[in-house]
Amino acid sequence: MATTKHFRKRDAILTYLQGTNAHPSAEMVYADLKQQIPDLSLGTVYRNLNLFKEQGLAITVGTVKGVERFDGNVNPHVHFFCTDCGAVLDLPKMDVPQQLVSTAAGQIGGTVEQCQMTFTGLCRDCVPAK
Amino acid sequence: MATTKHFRKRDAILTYLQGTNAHPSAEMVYADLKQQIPDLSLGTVYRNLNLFKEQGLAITVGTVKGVERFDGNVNPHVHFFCTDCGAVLDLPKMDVPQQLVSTAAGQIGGTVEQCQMTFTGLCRDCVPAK
DNA sequence: GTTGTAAATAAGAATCATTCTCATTTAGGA
DNA sequence: TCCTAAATGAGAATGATTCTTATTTACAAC
Repeated sequence: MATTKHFRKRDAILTYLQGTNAHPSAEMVYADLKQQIPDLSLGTVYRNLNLFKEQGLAITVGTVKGVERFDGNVNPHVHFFCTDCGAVLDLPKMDVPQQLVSTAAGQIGGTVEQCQMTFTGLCRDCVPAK
Repeated sequence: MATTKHFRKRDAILTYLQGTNAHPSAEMVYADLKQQIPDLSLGTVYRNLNLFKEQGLAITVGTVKGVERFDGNVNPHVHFFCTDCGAVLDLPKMDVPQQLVSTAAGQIGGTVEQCQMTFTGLCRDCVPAK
């Protein structure tokens, strides 16, 4: 039995992150979880999100308006950033061509650990009405 | 008043950005240009880099260690971030599949303005010696 | 040349996301 | 119960970026 107690905030943060597709910022995670866990601290959210990154349980998908966004889905996939509302969406039907990864590694001559593909623009809700 | 535009720091910043492939941060631009233009101010560098972004003359390629990196090459191309030394490299031999851009736009239902493809890992110089 | 003025800038203050410090709490074993 | 290492809360510190304001510049009209 590794971890089971109520007070394990780390588990709550990971569960939350894995259960959302909102690609939240640390502040978003904090604001939502704070309602269930009133004595949660923002520092704990940051600390654990960074820990998850080190452990390979989470990634950062980039920054939107200066704020870093996290993702509990560590499989390579494609993202869309809305520059207006700040939404980060998955593009699940698009694959990152795996061949590109090995090509990249060859060109760099180093190690390639992650591949991100990101589109930027206006989402459906933010496009000016016609 | 015969001489003109000694004082055009904006031009110097743009020329610098277009003449480097280092994908510099604002601080890097400032540090380098400061040697030729001693009275350059860091605020001016930030202000103009953001202006170039609005004008489509530059893009940000992402953040490395919390610092935003700029690129005067606005054509879609692929980047590699070294998580150790912080270098940002071009992968010029790799193309961003244009078909993916239209596929993305269709899935999003909005407008797609930019496409970034980024690899992360250790560059040749930062890979531990064998 | 002088004046007017709008854009560009320098300098430094302000902002704000993120990290750090440290005292306290907790879990779980001895 | 006692001990120890990990986890946390609270708030201070850091640092990149933005903002404010007074000054400077270019340029046009006079």
